[in-house]
Amino acid sequence: MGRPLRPQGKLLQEDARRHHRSLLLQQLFREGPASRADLARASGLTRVTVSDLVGEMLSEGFVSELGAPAESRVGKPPTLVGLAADSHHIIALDLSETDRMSGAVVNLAGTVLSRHEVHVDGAEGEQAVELVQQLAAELMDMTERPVLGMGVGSPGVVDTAGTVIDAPNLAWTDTPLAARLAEVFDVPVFVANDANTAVLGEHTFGESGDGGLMVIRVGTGVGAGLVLGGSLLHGHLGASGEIGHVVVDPDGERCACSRTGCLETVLSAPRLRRRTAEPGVDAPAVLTEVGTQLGEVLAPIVAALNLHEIVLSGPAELLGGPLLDAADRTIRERTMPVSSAGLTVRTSKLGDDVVVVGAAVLVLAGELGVS
Amino acid sequence: MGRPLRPQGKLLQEDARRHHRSLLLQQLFREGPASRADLARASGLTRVTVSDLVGEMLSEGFVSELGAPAESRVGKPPTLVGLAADSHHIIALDLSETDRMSGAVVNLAGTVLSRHEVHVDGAEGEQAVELVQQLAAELMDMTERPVLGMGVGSPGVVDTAGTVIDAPNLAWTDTPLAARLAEVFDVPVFVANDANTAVLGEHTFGESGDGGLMVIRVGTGVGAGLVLGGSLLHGHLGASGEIGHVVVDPDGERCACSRTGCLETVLSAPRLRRRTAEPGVDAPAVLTEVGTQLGEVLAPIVAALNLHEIVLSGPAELLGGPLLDAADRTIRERTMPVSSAGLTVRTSKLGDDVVVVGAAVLVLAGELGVS
DNA sequence: ATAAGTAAGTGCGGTGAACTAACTAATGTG
DNA sequence: CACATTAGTTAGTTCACCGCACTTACTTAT
Repeated sequence: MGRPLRPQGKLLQEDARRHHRSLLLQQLFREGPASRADLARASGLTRVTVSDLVGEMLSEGFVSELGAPAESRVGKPPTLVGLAADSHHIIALDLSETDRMSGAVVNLAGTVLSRHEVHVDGAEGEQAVELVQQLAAELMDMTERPVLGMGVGSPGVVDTAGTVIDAPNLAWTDTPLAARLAEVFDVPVFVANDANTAVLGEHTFGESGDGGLMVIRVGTGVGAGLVLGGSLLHGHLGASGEIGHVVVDPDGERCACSRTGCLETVLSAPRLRRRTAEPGVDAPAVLTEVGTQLGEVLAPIVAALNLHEIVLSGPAELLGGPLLDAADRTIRERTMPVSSAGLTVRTSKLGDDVVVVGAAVLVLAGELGVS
Repeated sequence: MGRPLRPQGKLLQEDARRHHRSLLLQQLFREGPASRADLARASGLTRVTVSDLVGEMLSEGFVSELGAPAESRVGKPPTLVGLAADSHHIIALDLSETDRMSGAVVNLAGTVLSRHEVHVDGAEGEQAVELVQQLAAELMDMTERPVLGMGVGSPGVVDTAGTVIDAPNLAWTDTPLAARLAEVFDVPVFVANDANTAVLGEHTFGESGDGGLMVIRVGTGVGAGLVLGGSLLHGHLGASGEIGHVVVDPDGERCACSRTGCLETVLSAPRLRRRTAEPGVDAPAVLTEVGTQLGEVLAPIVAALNLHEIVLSGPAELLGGPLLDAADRTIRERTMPVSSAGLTVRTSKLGDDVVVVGAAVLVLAGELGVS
């Protein structure tokens, strides 16, 4: 995916320069416009170097000069420079929903500019790849700006090179999706698991802090993504976050995976809808029960990782109330204060866009070092 | 701890050079002696640069020339250079045991050269700090070589600066242990939680692979350390790995922490000894039961992190047999194959030295970038 | 109105660490 | 014995950053 990786851990001056550019972009991205002098102070680089780097980025269009600020102080007034959010656009795709593939044109600030979607209609394997290409092509046509890259949140297990190792729903095994798309569109392509892009989206745009973050996506199934120490956790074989089939109740229902009582047998969206809609059922009680079970799964993870935030993403009407409360309570009951004191459990504010926005973050991080 | 950190993320040429030095040292450390030309090929640097770096390290004593290898091929025979394991020594301390503090002089290859220990005898607070200083001083006297640094595995929660936030056994709260020792001995000092140093020791010297590694230490209590993506996980507030007080059985025994059925109420070493020694008790059955409970705690963690290896460290006669088997089995029963396929569960081969050797790794990593 | 002070941003020469090119040295092979 | 091959060195180049000194453009004090 993206550029050819430099071999080994060799560090060139060029790398240092890219790193410093990222530092400045990151600052502009997170804190908004600033003068060159401000950037120098924030980065520790000299004003000279910052001027040079800013000049380079101006000529590439990534930043633009915004003139002097309104208030005035002593000395020469600064020239503010800011991220030129629409200098380049990003094509972001969300393949996680069962019935459709959706995508968006996103700018550098993470704002969704236009959307598009195609129906899956049972497409599988090669057909599904072609459908992705079609969706991507239509989105490419929706922007006039140069495209920085393409980010994809795909279901299933995805390796770091952007090859989908296994995605049952789309019947993909060892499908080099990033390579296929890069070949067709000739832009850097980044592919990751949908829960992983979701956690990136939440991490970058979801008002989350700096500690460990876990996003739990509840849809047809249950998946999770983790950001630890500021970067995405991939896991030994790229299968981190696969908590949907952790057994929560050995005496529970039979699961499609042949085990009994997997988390997914109680927590998936369709399953929750069915149970809470049954006549004569105490819906809050059901949600509390499921939330407790979720909390039991999460407690050991919270304790082991000393997480800062857990975010539930999915149908808010199911996840937001008693379920969230019960999960939160259970985690605190089952771990020490030192583990749970710094923990927040909440629902996502980004809604259905988490995956698509996270896919854009994949590109921002990969190409500009911003996130 | 160690050196003053450079401000911000600024990357100087100097940093690049240190990085490249580490690259070469790392290669020699892991693969043994090699010629300059070999190092150049392995690192991607040019022979010229490697020669220069090697020359520098020769003059500092970290590496030494070993002459030509036995077999001969075409061309000028290479001069092998190798890590000079005894050019510098490391003082490594293990404060995790309740009754004593132990320490060792360790060389750069991780070999324990001499040991020493002092009895705690109920020392607490400032007294305990002085005891650590005394132990360290005695170890400093046991080596003639320059001391690269001091590494300490301490019980309790330790922050990245080497301040012990909270260690009930020694009655330490916000005790700046690293700073205190650095002041007295004027060498770089690194302090980390004992479970964290243990996982570093295991990671570097325990024949473990490259994926995520978790070491579970069973002693008076239960703690864990995690290495993910090659580096130690600290957690939001430095409290990662605190799994001893995860509740495994809400109807279980009351724990000192005021909760009921914490993992420590069934898994601590004294507790296991007592239960298995009771007359008329089926010891293997007890161990299997506890192993199963441990497996239940670990399953969600394995699934979430896609770990590569779990290592149990502690009394082998208790942990090695039925307990390990039951934990292994339970994890596999309760997670998907994609999570558990790449997983190995085993006991540590480093025995009681894990913590002390890990403390040495702390110094190696901090000072030489080697691990 | 003029001078002094302050902060922003820019040429210019210097430095350190890596690079390329071209060498010498020491061996095996045809 | 010439020649290819590999190791290691010397000499000179490139690149990114730094410090210093400068200009520019503003506010504040006299």
